[in-house]
Amino acid sequence: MALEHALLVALREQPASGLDLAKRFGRSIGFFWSATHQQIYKVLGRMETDGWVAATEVAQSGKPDKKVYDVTPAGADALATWLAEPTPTHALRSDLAVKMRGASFGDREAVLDVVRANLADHHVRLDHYRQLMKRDYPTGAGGLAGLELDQYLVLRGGILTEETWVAWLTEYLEAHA
Amino acid sequence: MALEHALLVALREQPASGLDLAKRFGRSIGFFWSATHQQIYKVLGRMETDGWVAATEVAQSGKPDKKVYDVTPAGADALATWLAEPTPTHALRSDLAVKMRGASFGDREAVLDVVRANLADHHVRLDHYRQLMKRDYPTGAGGLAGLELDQYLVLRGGILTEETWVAWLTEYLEAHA
DNA sequence: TGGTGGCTTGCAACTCGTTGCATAGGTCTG
DNA sequence: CAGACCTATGCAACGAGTTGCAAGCCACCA
Repeated sequence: MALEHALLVALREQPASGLDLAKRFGRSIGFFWSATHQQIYKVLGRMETDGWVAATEVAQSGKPDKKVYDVTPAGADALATWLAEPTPTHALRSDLAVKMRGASFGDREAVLDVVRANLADHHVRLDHYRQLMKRDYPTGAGGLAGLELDQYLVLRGGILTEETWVAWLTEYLEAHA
Repeated sequence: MALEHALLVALREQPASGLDLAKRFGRSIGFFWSATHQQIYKVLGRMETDGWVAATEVAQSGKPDKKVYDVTPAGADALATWLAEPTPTHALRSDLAVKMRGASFGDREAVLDVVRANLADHHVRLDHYRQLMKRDYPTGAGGLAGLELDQYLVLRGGILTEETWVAWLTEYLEAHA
């Protein structure tokens, strides 16, 4: 399972509370990996039991206290071990692909509407990624290294992925025009 | 959930037994949607209880009998209803993306090896898809319609997706060369 | 005849993730 | 002060998917 390790990566980048992480997963990171706060709390609890992360109570002005988690040496070891393991290559698992393939068993025009709605979604995401790219890397990848370079490259992956979705869904709609 | 509906689409294309479906999901369809035979049997059983599919015992020569499932009118209705529903757009959920982003917290060269292995995988899949394309649609999309056109377009999606993976991972490796 | 191996169906236990709800502290406003 | 709303943490129940195993049927071969 990878949510544990996704959280370790996020916490190594910046220690945070459960809700902070949920917000981050709902924003920049969340386009690549989504998780609800319930799931995050559950996993953080298990990781704390396992000694992978440690929490500090932090008082806030005007808000309830929060527990800020940081990665322990044991957690860093576990992350390093996982990073070096091979990962299987998964299939698409896309509901939309199933609908596109099965469109002739239902209302074709309704499926095309579903495709159009998803295409609009992917356009929004693509725009969002491109804005992030312009804001955070206005000069391109030149001179980047280490964590910054990796963050840039993953954002590049998001852009390539969204461009592919846009191209595919557009091709589908045009073929059925 | 979509495995039920993926099975309905597969059975509308061609009635089949549980193991037949598992084989299909391990081959052409399976590059877009994977499922083990255990999961398929479980879902088929539930769908039979719900009256979405009906089974016929079929004797085979030299092999045990098998239960061939076909979609009932109620199942066809359920499929048509689902096809017209909007589907949320999901995030990537890629272990590999997490590893690429977190590479600086572990052994960078080990992560690059993982990326290389996945890149090789995606090359294999891409070749496989292109062979399917050449075999099944030697003249391109011209003249296709209905189910055949949809099958062609989903295969196109597989090719576009794999090309994107190849491009992305290649870019990652070159940036870290 | 007995063993091996493939095909077919299935159960059981477990993990992962989602959904809905609960609790508690704090601010703001009527 | 009461009520609405936000932040923050968490529990419980459920559904989906994976892994490991079992069992019956059949063919083939020593």
